[in-house]
Amino acid sequence: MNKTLTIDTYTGIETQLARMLGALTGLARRRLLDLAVVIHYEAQDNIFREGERADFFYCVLSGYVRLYHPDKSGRQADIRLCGPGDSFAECLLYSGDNHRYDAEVAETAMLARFDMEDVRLLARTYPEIDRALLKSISDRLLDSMDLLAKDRLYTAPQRVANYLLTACGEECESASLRLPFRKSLLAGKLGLAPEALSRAFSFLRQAGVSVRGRTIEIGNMEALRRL
Amino acid sequence: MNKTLTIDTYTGIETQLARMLGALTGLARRRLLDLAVVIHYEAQDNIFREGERADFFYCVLSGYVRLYHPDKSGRQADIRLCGPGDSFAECLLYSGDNHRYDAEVAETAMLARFDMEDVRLLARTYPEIDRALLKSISDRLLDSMDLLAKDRLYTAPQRVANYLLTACGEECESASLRLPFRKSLLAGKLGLAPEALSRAFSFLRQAGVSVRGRTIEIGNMEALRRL
DNA sequence: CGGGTGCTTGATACCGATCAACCCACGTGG
DNA sequence: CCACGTGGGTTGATCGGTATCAAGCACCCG
Repeated sequence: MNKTLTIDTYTGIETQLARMLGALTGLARRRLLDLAVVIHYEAQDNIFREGERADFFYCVLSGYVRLYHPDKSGRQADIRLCGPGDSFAECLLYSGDNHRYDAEVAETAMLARFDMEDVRLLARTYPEIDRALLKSISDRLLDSMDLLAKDRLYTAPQRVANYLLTACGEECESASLRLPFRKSLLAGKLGLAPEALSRAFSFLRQAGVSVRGRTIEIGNMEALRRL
Repeated sequence: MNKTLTIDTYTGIETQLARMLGALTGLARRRLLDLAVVIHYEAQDNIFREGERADFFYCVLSGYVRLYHPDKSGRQADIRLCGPGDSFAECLLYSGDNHRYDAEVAETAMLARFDMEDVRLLARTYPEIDRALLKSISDRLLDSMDLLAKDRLYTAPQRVANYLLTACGEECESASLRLPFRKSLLAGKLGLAPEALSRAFSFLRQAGVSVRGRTIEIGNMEALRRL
């Protein structure tokens, strides 16, 4: 696990970080990137646990990271699934001192790690960094509220339909897409047990959705939109 | 509805805004406060709807505001219940252009309204304003993720027990508290139908919780903590 | 006293979690 | 090349929890 690399050994890092970097340019961008430490993780690796001191935040360059909250009896509720371009734990930069959930690698991943103290200092010189973070965190808050509403409103097939629609752009009339991760991860992301996802898919067959392995064919978008 | 007042007509406004103002002091604090417009709303008043252009964000000075997301069939999922000291829609300051949910007054309320454009401009001069917002929004994101996890993990009685514990400080062994709003609002906040809340309360009788109107007596905190 | 509102209680239906069995694809080693 | 084990996925049976609908109850206020 965690083979540490310097920033230059991973090309294309800026593209992956685009969402967090926001509109940052020039020196602010450069110096923030200089703080990044790229780390390689294997599946199942733990990144941090609830209650641990939060010294870093992270951006996913490749692979997937699962954020979840375990209850005392061992059951886990997934909070978020972070893929390439997503960042997590940045909300602790000016907030709490320790993590509020667990983070573990779902699929072999490359992460950029930022030392919070360093970023805080840097932001004193370049206030646009705070502004970029503000935008990134705001987006995540909006997503999170949306997710909450969807959880409370929609049934399993509706959530899956919803996911399929947003996953393939809403536009065209039929499409075929490939899941970037295991189905059980999707189930967690949607707040479902794996069995429930499976049943939802078979229910959606009647709406023209066919699934084989990780590839999903959507025959009739309109049917999905009707939920 | 919306009788507009100048900032000076409502004393104690600074105390109510403390959470959003954060550690702001001196001129930054003063000039931000100068931007606030205090507005009075009656229960059921609509503040904004999903899709409308977002020009302002708000802080609750008194009363309660309900944020919710309606689906096409008219059902509503509550996203958040904002009480005195809470602010909402600030997440749109640097993010989207229009609102993502509906906001309506649950109990007669006094709100401080801020013009986003003005705040953005002011933050250019006083970067600590962005930092205060960052902290405020970060806290809300953490809350929101926590809520999501609780929704997915806990049953109705557990959520109610949880609410009671946090509502009265977790410390003492027995307590009595008074709900600051209607029970149906609490139900929505906890993601329950009103009937389910009622049943949860009657279930909790066996754990020493007795309810009469808005007053709740907790006989045995330890029993609640055991869930 | 009559009507409204908020809350409770009961009956029912639905949805999804859980448990268990099975299937299939794949990789490994004899 | 086949036997076996493993991990991810599906399917079925069951159960528990909560929404929903409907009726009844308590309180407030005219």
